[in-house]
Amino acid sequence: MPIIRVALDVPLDVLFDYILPNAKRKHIGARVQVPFRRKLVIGVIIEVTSNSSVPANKLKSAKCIFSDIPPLPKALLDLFRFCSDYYHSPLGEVVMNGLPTRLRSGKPFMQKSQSIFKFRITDKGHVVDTSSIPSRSYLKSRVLAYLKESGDISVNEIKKISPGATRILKQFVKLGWVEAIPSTLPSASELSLGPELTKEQKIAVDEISAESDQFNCWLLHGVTGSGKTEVYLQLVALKLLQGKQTLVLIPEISLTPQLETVFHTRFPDTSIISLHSGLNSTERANGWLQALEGKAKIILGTRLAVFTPIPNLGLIIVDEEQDSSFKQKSGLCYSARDVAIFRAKYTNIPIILGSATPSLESYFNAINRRYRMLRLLSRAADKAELPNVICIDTRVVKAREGLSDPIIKAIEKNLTLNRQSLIFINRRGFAPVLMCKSCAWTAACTRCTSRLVVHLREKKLRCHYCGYVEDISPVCPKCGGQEVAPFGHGTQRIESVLAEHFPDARILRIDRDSTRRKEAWKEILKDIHNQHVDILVGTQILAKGHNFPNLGLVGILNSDASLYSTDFRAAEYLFSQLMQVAGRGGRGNITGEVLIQTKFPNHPIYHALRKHNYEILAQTLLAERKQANFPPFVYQALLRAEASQLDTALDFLANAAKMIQPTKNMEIFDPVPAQMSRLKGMERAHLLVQSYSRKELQKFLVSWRSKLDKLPTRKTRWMLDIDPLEF
DNA sequence: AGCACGCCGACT
DNA sequence: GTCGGCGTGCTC
Repeated sequence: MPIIRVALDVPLDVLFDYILPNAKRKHIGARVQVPFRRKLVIGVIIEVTSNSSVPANKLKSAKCIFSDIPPLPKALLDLFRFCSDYYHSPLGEVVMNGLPTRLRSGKPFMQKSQSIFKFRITDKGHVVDTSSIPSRSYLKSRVLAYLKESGDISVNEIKKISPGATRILKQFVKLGWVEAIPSTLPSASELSLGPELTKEQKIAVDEISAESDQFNCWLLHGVTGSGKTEVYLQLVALKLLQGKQTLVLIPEISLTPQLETVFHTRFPDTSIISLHSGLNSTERANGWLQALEGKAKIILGTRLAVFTPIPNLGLIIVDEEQDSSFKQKSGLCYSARDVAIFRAKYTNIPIILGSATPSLESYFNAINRRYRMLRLLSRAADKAELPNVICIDTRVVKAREGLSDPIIKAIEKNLTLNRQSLIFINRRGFAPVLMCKSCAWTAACTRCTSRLVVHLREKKLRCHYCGYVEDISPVCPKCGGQEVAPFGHGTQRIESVLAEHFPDARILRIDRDSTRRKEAWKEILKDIHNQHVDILVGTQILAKGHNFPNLGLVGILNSDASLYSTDFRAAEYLFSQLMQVAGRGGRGNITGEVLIQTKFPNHPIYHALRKHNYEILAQTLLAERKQANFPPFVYQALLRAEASQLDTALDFLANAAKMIQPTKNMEIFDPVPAQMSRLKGMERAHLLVQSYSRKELQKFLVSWRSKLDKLPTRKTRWMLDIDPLEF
């Protein structure tokens, strides 16, 4: 009797056996509907066998196999297996996490036949007189005229005329005026477009091309504006010529449409799909399927896209590889960058990690020759120069209302020059603290270990972690004092201070509060580019991707805050962020100026920023990490526990620690409360384990995990976080 | 995870 | 007498 072993979305490290009379090996990877408990659920067939260790009377029969889409390819199942092993998560959870939601439902998926054909006008169509079309069908005549002129055109081109043009095209096909022709591989000449490469870009492209058919992890270290994207495009073109697909992973921000446009413009006839959180489940499933069927040649997406089935994968690109959004922080705690590296190795294809400020892990691997380093150290645009970075020592030059004189002067200068200024302060709201001047009480969140942030315009206090909101009380709830006042500076406060200083300037605040509305970003970017804004005040939302060609000044306030942090990665993150903000300016023919207000102008971070030298800082930070025995010199895993009482979580961790037999290869730390010990009403704690050897750590985790499964949970939720980024 | 079974306190 | 609290255990 054929038995199928099915992966189900339950947190149990087992597969479930079901009877399926006509099961064949070809069904491996197919979705099935099976009875589980008193419900019908969806799972994926992992194995087909003839015997089961489950007693025959307990075996149930599978209800049905889905044949709406092809089964998941073996390579994808192997990728899931790797993740399950490496992240110590049940295979079922990993598989179902990687599947688009739409395919996890019990409804069969009807594929929208989004063909990637080209269209050509027929002889019959040619003789149709455009003027015979009624004038109210203006679009019809336009499409027809366009077809008559242009010869073969792709769906993308047609969409450019008007979104409704595809419908008209379908009518034309029915009338026999137009015929669909299968798309052919792009020609070399079509793909050799693009600007002339700089010397550095050419070296990068040549080196990767020379070994484009085998695994190599390339670290492309390119300063902002050095043209990493152009290197990507050239290599994608190479892969298109070979008929191969490319996976491009990007951070989780609103940059997807931008990069999509770049790719579409460069490869107008190529099917490009993008997979990001803005899509609904049907759109996502559609794109996913296009990739699986090999139709989509370029797959652009956020971390989840690393689990897209791509049968003809030839290249993986991870842009901004240092970005922490590649790491999933809840559920399955995977790093899409690391999974991508495994995938490239497994597929034996090149992977490019691109960054202006590589993660220390990647940089360390590069200098140890595990990765291959390629450098783009000069800016690609002819006249563009790196901005001039100056620190303002706020121990000497006092800042009034958060802004020092040199910054005010610099804004003034840029106003008269008709150039834009950007003031970066990574704190939204009016002030980070509401404090009583007589008893030093501060407003805190009851559900989180955090201060409530003052939002003066709405007259509210908000928790930025859980979203809790309350009214600002004019009286101190502790001592009854009347002198309750906002303390410190956020974007709103800086905005109003600037408005007082420069009453005639057009000031625009950009943070999550001001961009929440759906189309807000688009309008804001338009205003900036049309020079309708003089001064931009904003958070890190400003740091990524967008270029502001007329930017003469970048002012950075209050960046020291994270230097006090206990997170050993704080300096690395801050540097990366400041590099990105500083890189917003000076892209046109203006040499930008960057002013940083700091109490520690001698900190290595600021030295490196002034010199635009990532590597000196990386070496310094690596030396510190080595001395302190931090990653990348050790490999870590965190057992996280969450309960309504802190002691409950700590007790669980203590019990978990008791099961460990000490070995010389493993270092086990004491259970401690998490950095933010209370979050959304839950108390959190963790237990760190680490080893010099990744293999030893893995070996240890396998045995520990199986023991943890048997430990009584007692109101505690726990999970393992491998290669944790937050503590 | 969810969901049933099960064994002890305050209610029509 | 029962309604319901959440502790324990199982899911092919």
